[in-house]
Amino acid sequence: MDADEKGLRARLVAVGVDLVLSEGQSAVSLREIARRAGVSHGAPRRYFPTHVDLLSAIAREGFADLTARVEATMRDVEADPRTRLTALARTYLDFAAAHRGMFELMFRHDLLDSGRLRLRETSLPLFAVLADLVAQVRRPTDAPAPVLAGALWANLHGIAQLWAWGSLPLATGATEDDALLHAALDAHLGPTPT
Amino acid sequence: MDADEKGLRARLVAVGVDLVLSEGQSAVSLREIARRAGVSHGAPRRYFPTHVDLLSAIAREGFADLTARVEATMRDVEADPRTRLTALARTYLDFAAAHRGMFELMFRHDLLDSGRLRLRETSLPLFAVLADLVAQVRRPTDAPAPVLAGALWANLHGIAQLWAWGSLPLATGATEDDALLHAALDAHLGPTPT
DNA sequence: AGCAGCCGTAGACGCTGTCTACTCGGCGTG
DNA sequence: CACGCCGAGTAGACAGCGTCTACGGCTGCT
Repeated sequence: MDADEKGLRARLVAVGVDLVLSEGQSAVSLREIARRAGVSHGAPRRYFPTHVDLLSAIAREGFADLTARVEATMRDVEADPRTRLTALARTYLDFAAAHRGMFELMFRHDLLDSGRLRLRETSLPLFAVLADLVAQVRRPTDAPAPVLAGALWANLHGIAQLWAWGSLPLATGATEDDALLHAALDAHLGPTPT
Repeated sequence: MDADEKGLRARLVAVGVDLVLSEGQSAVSLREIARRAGVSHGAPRRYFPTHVDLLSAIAREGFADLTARVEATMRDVEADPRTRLTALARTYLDFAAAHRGMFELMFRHDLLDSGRLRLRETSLPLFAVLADLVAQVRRPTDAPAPVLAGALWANLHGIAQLWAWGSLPLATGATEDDALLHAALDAHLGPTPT
């Protein structure tokens, strides 16, 4: 009464999310999803005219998940903006690490139709949270707030990316993301106030 | 007497490089490369047992190209380390922008066999150049040199990535990479000494 | 001259996404 | 009540892909 009542469309997306989480982005084929959903290979076409549409819907779910986690973090961590920012950054990196396949899919713009499904609009509020926090800790000599936020985001994203690629450990030999995370935060926002 | 004398292996790689540069990563199929090289679809198999092997060889060429550009930059720009570092960063971002498809392929670890072809070893010298320069401008209160270099690299890489994705303009509304580039450099290395 | 080994050909297999023709079932209408 | 329609899912086809295998032909060595 669960899987049956949800409607095929929602079921397909759910199966796709499971699949991308467990097997990675390359495993998410229309036919495999149809198979796991127990329908014929042509069935998804009624709801998702093309593969890209289905992948976009799955990625959307990913952005929603990430947004929810970030909002939860913001709810839980009631402290000075710098601490909240650190928590946000960690949530971002944790998400990338724990849901590697989904994270990968979310930023594979070649696989997604960012226009049609307003995928970008889904990720914008997320950036807004970051930008807001950044504006609060910005020092007068720093770059303008949006640029500063963009640069910090890029840094976090780059860390997630390179860490997923597995090349940073080899290069820096550090305790990994934690060292880099704090280096990035300190660099962009100034040293942690002890 | 040019294309004919190079041997099929080199020709396949060259065709693949052209293809990834002009059409993007997804266009680089074994069969398409074989077609453009004027051989049968099974021919590449003799030199590249699997698709991944061919892609790795192509990516290797990309790393070689990037390395050459960075070295050229280091040769041309004889100045203080900070200026050299800025030039290096710009070379990195310019490469990513000008050779988007190749850049994408180079960091698609899922498509590459980084072990077999010593792909990672090819990119390590590049990081060494960065790390060396970073060590020269590092201030005592900064993170250890390798971490600092890693964080900076991640930042550059993230900028390239997000810029390629097309989401940063929308978010920051800035003149783009230039603002972010300088924000990143200033953040990690301190304000430009003007 | 004859033989061996490399190099490329050609066809098959199962997989993919996409398209199209169809069937089945429930609904509203005459 | 019966009819027809229409949405939803089925099933088969097609071209493309990567991979595998059996085959031919050319080269150069003995």
